[in-house]
Amino acid sequence: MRKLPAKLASQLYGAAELIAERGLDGTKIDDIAEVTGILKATIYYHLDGKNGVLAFLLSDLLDLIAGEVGVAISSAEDARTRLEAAVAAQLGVMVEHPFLCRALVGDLGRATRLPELAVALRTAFYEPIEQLLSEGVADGSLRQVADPGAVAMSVFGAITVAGSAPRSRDPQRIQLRTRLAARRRSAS
Amino acid sequence: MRKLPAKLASQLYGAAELIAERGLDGTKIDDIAEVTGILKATIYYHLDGKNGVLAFLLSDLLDLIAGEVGVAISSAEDARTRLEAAVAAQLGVMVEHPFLCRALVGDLGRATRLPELAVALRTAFYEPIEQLLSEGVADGSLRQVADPGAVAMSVFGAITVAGSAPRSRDPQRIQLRTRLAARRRSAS
DNA sequence: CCATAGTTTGTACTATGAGTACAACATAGG
DNA sequence: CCTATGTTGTACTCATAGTACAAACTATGG
Repeated sequence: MRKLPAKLASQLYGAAELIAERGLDGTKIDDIAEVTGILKATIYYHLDGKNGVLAFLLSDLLDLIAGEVGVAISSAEDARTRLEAAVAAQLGVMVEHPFLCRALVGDLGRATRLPELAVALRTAFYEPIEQLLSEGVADGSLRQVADPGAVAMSVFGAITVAGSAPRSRDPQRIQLRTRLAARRRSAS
Repeated sequence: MRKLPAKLASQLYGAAELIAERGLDGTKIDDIAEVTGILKATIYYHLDGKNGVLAFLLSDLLDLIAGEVGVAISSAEDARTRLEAAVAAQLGVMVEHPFLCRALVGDLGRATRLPELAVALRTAFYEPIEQLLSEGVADGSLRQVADPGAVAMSVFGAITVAGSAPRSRDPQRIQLRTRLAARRRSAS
């Protein structure tokens, strides 16, 4: 199931817009077959149904993000700067793949319920952020927060929801820069 | 469809956990009937199917949030302070209703595709934030941002995703305070 | 106390769409 | 040329969302 031939893979991307628009459940497997030009039987030969289609598309997206983030955080800058770079990388990939991004946000519950995607989400989003948060405390470039996990989730939410906005201007032309939120949480 | 009797309404809330856990599509209408103790036929008598159930539950949540936010933003403080209060109010309601919050986030795509919910989301989340953002520029308590809509979406994403985290500690005992993100976006 | 409108129940039904089965066909690599 | 692997088409099954409807129940105002 993992070694989907390149041709089919590229055809499958044709389903992203459909899924983004209608949600996975509003999208019939026959529609996917029709719009991608892949026969239903072929889809089922390679993938595990609709969930498999979603998992395939989003795995790819998340791998891409994980890669870009990996590059962004491996510079020699201080943690705060790298954190900004990581977020910019995440946002950048989302903006370049608006349909996949919207599919992810719109079916986030389902995505997190698919084990492969849950792991990929952690790798691409949560782990690097939490990592940098703690490095930032160590090198003094970021202040300590009470609940780094919650901060990482907030950042993830902010990026994905904002990144999935329908965009009027040409996405290629928008350069995004972020100044990072200081977000504190205290228990009483 | 709008005047659901109080007893049924309260029973229906019993379905929130199920929907939060499995997503609306992983939840059979017969399961909802069973767990709430309402007969399927009765559900269909009042509501428009599964979507109707979700719409009812989330409408209630969003109305509650809209109310709390309304209180929070009507003080005499400067816009920045009221913005913090508004976000705290949104987060507070989410934390008090973890299942509904998770249902919302997990089925966000579907929620935004239901017209009533799309409107309620705007009213409870986007509009007050955008409003305060612009008032903050006017009274000098907040700096201008290039795309207030995107900021509002980021805030929404951060709140809902963070608010829907499974929480180990007793939610009642967690006091949340936020210092607001300065988030800038520039077009090249 | 009755009539009536609105609500609830139970059951049996239809319709849709996900997923399966499978046989025939295609194609590439050894 | 033989065999693995992949592709096609078609014809199923099966689960479940939603509908139909008649009978029973309930509240309310006349």
